[in-house]
Amino acid sequence: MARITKRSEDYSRWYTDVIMQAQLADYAPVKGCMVIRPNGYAIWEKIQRVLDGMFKATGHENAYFPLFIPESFMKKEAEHVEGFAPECAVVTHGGGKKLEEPLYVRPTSETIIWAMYKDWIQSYRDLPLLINQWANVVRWEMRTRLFLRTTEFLWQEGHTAPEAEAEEEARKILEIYRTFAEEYMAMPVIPGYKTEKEKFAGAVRTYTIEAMMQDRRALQAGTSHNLGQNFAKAFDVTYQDENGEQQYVWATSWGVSTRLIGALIMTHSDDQGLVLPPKLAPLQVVVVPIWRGDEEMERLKQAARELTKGWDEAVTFKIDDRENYRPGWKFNEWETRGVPIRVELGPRDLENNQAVLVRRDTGEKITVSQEGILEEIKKLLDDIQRSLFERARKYRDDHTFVVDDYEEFKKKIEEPGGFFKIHWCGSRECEDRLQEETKATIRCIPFDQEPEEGKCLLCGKPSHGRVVAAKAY
RNA sequence: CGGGGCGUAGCGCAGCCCGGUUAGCGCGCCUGCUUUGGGAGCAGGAGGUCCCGAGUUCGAAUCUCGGCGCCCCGACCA
Repeated sequence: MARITKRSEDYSRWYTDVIMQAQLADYAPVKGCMVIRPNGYAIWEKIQRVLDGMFKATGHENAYFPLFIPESFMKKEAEHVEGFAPECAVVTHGGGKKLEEPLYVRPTSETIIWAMYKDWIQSYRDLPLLINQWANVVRWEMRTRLFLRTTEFLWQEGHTAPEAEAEEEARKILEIYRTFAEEYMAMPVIPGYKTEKEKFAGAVRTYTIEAMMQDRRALQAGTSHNLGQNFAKAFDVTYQDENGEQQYVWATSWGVSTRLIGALIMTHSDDQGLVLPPKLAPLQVVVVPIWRGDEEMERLKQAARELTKGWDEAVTFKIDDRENYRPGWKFNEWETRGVPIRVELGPRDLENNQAVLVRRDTGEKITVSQEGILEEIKKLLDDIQRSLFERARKYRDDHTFVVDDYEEFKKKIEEPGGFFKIHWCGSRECEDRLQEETKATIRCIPFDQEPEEGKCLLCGKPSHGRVVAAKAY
């Protein structure tokens, strides 16, 4: 098996190597596209299961809308089409004939969904309409990267018409994303809202969770938009309220994608390969029996089966009793695949009625008695989940700087890089200039922003609180 | 779209400048034996449109021209 490039040597090669070695994905024969392999797809399925449960628990239902969107639909919302048209794939032929109207392959589904909502919503009694769909979308990106940005990707997109103002719904979803990122992915995030420049095409306001990767760049991990009445107006979706008045419907849309898998990789993995948080690891525990000779082999295989009796309900595990690989080889393989805990069981352990637990995140080996081993494993999984989060949070905090001097900012954004809390006057001019001169962008205006008087880092005009700036993916 | 790199066995590469045996090496794969507490050893074996096309030549992986594809770095973006 090939080795993984060290992070310090070449971060982006490291990232690709981790994915290849763990067999999460592979490059497809189509430029910019990837094949998500079973190991990677299993992570996506876990992500789906958890998020889907959270959406349903807040009253959302799943549905499915078409892949193709008539060109005229795309053009109904001005900002929206301007934002997305350049990156759309368009179908011009079908059945061997030129189509009368080109069909866009969905880059996102607002337009076709709101075209339907027009028919489905007439009265306030039809609200709220809370729909989510799990789907693939296509965006013709210039430069792609496995999981982080591919031409086609998988995601969920929620499209809701709340009873009134969409603000509460948009914020509620962002809170779901934050909870998911922190509690399941063990990835600390900064929730906040986007600047005018960075917000979604067609939105009134865009909310985001921003995470820091190990190369200290920011990654937008999820977004939720308050669309106001923009799409309702574009698609003429109105309802009659309790007073008999016609009103435009309020809207939200929100999504997370397979990009989360990229975020997971870049938050926790190390030079040995993938590191997964237990709550999202498709395989949480691997048991490797160790033997010498045929007679011992049978004994150890049997012992491994007995040891794991009753584990099924508590953890997902596997006994690796392949005879054609030696223990050391297996240790390495499961490490590159990110399995949180390895259990080693050899003749010496049998004699002492014990087993050895090895945690993936630290490499620490812990000898435990076979009695109560399952409890130990459960505790250890919790501990790994927690300490991955703590480690990531410490890393982020250690690379978050409060800066008031532009020259210092320019220097530090290059080395070491990170999140920068800066004062900003709120003008588009300064935001553009910041990006032009430093490649950094304003990632978000955090919810927990503290009121603080200061001067814009760029122009010196008054500012009343700090925003987060960073180089981003 | 600009800059850089690369296309030779499943993977990673050498060979190419300076054309000439049967195109080689490592890993992996198959068979057998010995092994098995951190990527095993020995023996035997299978596997190739040398990215594609044209040209030069007695002869092209190698030289010339044209094309295609991929990766990395920048401008657009979840």
